[in-house]
Amino acid sequence: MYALADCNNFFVSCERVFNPSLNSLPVVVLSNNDGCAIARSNEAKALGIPMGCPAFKIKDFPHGDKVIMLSARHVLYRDISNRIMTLLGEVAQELEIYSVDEAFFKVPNDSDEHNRMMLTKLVANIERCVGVPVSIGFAPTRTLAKIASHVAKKDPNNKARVLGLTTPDSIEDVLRHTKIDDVWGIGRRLNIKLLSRGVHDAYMFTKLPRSLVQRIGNINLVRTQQELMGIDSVTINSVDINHKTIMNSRTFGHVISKKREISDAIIYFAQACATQLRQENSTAQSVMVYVRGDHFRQDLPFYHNSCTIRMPRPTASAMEIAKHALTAFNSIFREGFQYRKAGVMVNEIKSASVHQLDIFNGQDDVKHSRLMNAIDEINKRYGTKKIMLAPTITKGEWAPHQNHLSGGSKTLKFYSGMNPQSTLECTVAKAIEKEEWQDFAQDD
DNA sequence: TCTGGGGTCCTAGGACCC
DNA sequence: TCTGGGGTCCTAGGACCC
Repeated sequence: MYALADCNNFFVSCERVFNPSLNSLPVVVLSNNDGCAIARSNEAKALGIPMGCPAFKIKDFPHGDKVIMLSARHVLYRDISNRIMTLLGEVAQELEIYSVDEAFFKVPNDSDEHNRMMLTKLVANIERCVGVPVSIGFAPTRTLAKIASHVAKKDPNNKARVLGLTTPDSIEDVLRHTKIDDVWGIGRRLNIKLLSRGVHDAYMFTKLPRSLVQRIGNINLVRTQQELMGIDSVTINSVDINHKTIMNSRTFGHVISKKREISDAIIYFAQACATQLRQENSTAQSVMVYVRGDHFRQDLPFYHNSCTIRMPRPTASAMEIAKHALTAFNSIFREGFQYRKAGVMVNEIKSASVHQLDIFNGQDDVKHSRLMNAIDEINKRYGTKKIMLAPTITKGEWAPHQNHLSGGSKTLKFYSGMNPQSTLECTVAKAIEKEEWQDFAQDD
């Protein structure tokens, strides 16, 4: 039997932990760049504001001017998430952290009553210790557990916010009332395809022949159908934190045409990818850079392009990765276009322990590795991003907007002090500049 | 004026091989 | 003139997730 614990309106709930005056008010948390709503309080949902709604359209909803908009602070949310996962881990078997606000775990095939009591206590404990409301559903498969937690969250009469779907009758009843696109694994496209065949709810979907399901979607859709029928068919690789790709990208605060400003951003992204690689004790062998214009601006010519470079050896050095990322960037940058977004992705990621030192470049490797370790140590001791590659020390033109950071308690300031936007003032980069940076900073 | 970021998996089709 | 069949690998693009 699987359970899914799901935090309600997670980012908004986190903001409310530190600012209870937001309780019972319509609140949304905005994406990077203050672009669109990525979390909504129940009050904001009740006003009809959809997920992903652009921030500038919110005021046009009835009572939309009352909505409180907040810039996202992911460092804060990650910290609260860790606390919740720790509490879950204390009682849950085989915890699988699926996302920042969701985790699956196993519950015994005991009586429903026993599980319900145990999970109700867990929900209350998380609310008491962390202050974030959580819903839990349990069922024979993860997909059904997800539906159960969703129903538990929405039902105002379910004060415990715990629901078990364990009997064929209860499962059928809920599936008949579950819209097809509310099923985990069925998105916009598959919803259209299924609706066109007259499939409106999850129960009807379970009745389709398997061959047809395979034709409409792919093997994943077949798995989803089996899950709804109670057959365990999907797995979560949350245990495997070894990423296959690591990406860092941003939409800029406004369009940019200057090459230097975009290359500064590229270096920043490359550096962030390298830091994450080192945190995961892994290396990457290839790096991809992409740039794109603003597809909402009909008045500007649109250009987008990407370039992948296979590096001579696997590395987690910020300087190595930034060097190759700049080469890739130089090959795709075109003068005369306005750019709105850029990013760096590293691929072919392997564990650093299996990485063999290149016989000809061993000395460089050791030098880089020691330098990077020193940087990680200093950043760990004195705060993130205290040491950075030289071009990214000052806040660039490319920095996204973040105009709705809320002030408040001291705790809040402590957290926002960890925000990348406010810690770029340090100037310790000279050491790096002397050591290595000049080798390739001269290109541009 | 203003529309996010970071992932995974699957499939079709091309290139290439024997 | 006639020009196979089967396999692998890679990549781009599509679909999904939070």
